[in-house]
Amino acid sequence: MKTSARTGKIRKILRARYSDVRTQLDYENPFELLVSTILSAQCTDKQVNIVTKALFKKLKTPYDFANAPAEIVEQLIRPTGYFRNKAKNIINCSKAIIEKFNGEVPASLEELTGLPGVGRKTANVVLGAAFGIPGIVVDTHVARIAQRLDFSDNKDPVKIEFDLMEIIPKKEWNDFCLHLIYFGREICKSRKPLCPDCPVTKLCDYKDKSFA
DNA sequence: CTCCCGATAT
DNA sequence: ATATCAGGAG
Repeated sequence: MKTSARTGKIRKILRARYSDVRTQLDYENPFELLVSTILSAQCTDKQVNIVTKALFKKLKTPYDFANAPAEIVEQLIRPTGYFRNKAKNIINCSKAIIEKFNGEVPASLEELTGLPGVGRKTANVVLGAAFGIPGIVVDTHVARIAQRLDFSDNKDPVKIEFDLMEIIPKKEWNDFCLHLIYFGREICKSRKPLCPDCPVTKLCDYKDKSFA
């Protein structure tokens, strides 16, 4: 099971293949990153970036969002899906940031997850990219690949997060998750994983034999 | 567990 | 037609 040597080999291969990883979300400041990450739920980063380009021209600060009518925000973010929930969360989130944190995005996991619409995944993305604070980001790709590569037996994202925290050095938490995400988009895809092209296939027991 | 939900790939 | 995309709340 989680042999440390095998984990090290996989980390090294992915690190070499995906050098210089970074979030694909476009943002100018921590608040924009927070909004973009909320919008990224069940949506591609590409689609989020299309929407936020126009969105952030009209609404920039927590004060702008807190005072904006829900219908306006809904229309601006509609193409990302879940637009009613997301609009409500972003507006309430903005109000909370103003009231509790003087208009500044807080830089701790506890404070971030206390905001409406912000779970551990979103919080860890913001902590890592905006504040340089290490965190394991368990999104759909990380959860899927953690199981395929046998990094975790759990299906619960929070348990996967803690399993990975034990296996991966803290300094590499953020980059490691980004490596898995890049890897998940390119090779270890949910639907049709490209096992024949996979750089870590020899270290992996998961084999998808249904590729066309 | 269900609900939220549009855009794109297969 | 169905599955999936940097999930979170009730």
